[in-house]
Amino acid sequence: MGYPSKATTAAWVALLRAHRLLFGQVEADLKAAGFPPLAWYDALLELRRAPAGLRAVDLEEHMLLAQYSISRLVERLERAGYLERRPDPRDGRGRILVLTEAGGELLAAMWPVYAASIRKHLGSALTKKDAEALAELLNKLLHHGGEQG
Amino acid sequence: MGYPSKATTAAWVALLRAHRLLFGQVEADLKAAGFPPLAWYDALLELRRAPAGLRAVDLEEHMLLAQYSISRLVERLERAGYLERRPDPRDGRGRILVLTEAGGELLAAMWPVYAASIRKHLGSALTKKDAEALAELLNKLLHHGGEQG
DNA sequence: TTGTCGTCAATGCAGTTGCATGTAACACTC
DNA sequence: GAGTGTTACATGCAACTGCATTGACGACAA
Repeated sequence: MGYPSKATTAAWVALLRAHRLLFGQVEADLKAAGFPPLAWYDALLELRRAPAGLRAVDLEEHMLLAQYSISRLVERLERAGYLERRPDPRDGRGRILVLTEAGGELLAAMWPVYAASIRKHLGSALTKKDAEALAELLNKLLHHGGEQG
Repeated sequence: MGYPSKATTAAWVALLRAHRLLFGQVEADLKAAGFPPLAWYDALLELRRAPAGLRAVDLEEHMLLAQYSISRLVERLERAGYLERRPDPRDGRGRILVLTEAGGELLAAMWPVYAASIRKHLGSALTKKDAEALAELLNKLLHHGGEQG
């Protein structure tokens, strides 16, 4: 087990710090506008991409969250009226999660605020080339990590 | 308020996902080895860098955490014996946080596991050049964001 | 059809967080 | 040195999280 290079460690520390800072800022912007947290947006967005609905287990995969986190997030979203939880006719264990109209409206209402926040905190710090390079590097991590390397 | 470019949005989404994946993996590695969470390591590391001790408020700044988060993190670290909380002779409100011997030993014990995890999940996915580029881009975000841009 | 095992989801409980507020001490003015 | 405001840290409470377990169903073999 060798040690990571200085460069690797620096990248890791920067990832932790940048995420903590930016995530906090974006969440604060959403909250200041009276909106629920980012996770709600993410979940509803996934549902909008799947008009026929998604099973909880699929949502779990997309969001990289633990099973019980999804279960409770879905519970809150349902209570708030942003999604419906239907029995899965194909599998008695599963639930089909479907975006409601109110959920779609929430997405539409949140996006301008969310977008402005992304632009403010990231967009204004990076050139287009920077942003592309950053996305590519992070995606390398994701694809590698997905395979447990 | 314009909207962020596609590239900016892609970078943001990748940041969220990469962080969630890698952070989860590294925390899991630490836990599997019987160690406390990353935040404990970070806090103790900051203290080791300041042999004369740090005030809680300084730790707050370094770690980008909310005041009450620090307060409770410090409480747990003290209960576990990894730091001491001394009155500040200069300021009756403040506390000076000092790493104990046990705290130093914990850092030493955790590092090999932590380092191996960083290497495994990041190091093996990126070339040296990649890692350097990633760190630089993320640090751009940090410095920009620190100024609330 | 019964038994065994794997999968999908929910939940009790203990620990943790966020928010709002509380307490104490410093700083500055008059 | 009393009044006003600010800073450092702690904490009650409600909400949230992680862990372990449960419950319900499906799949597959004998």
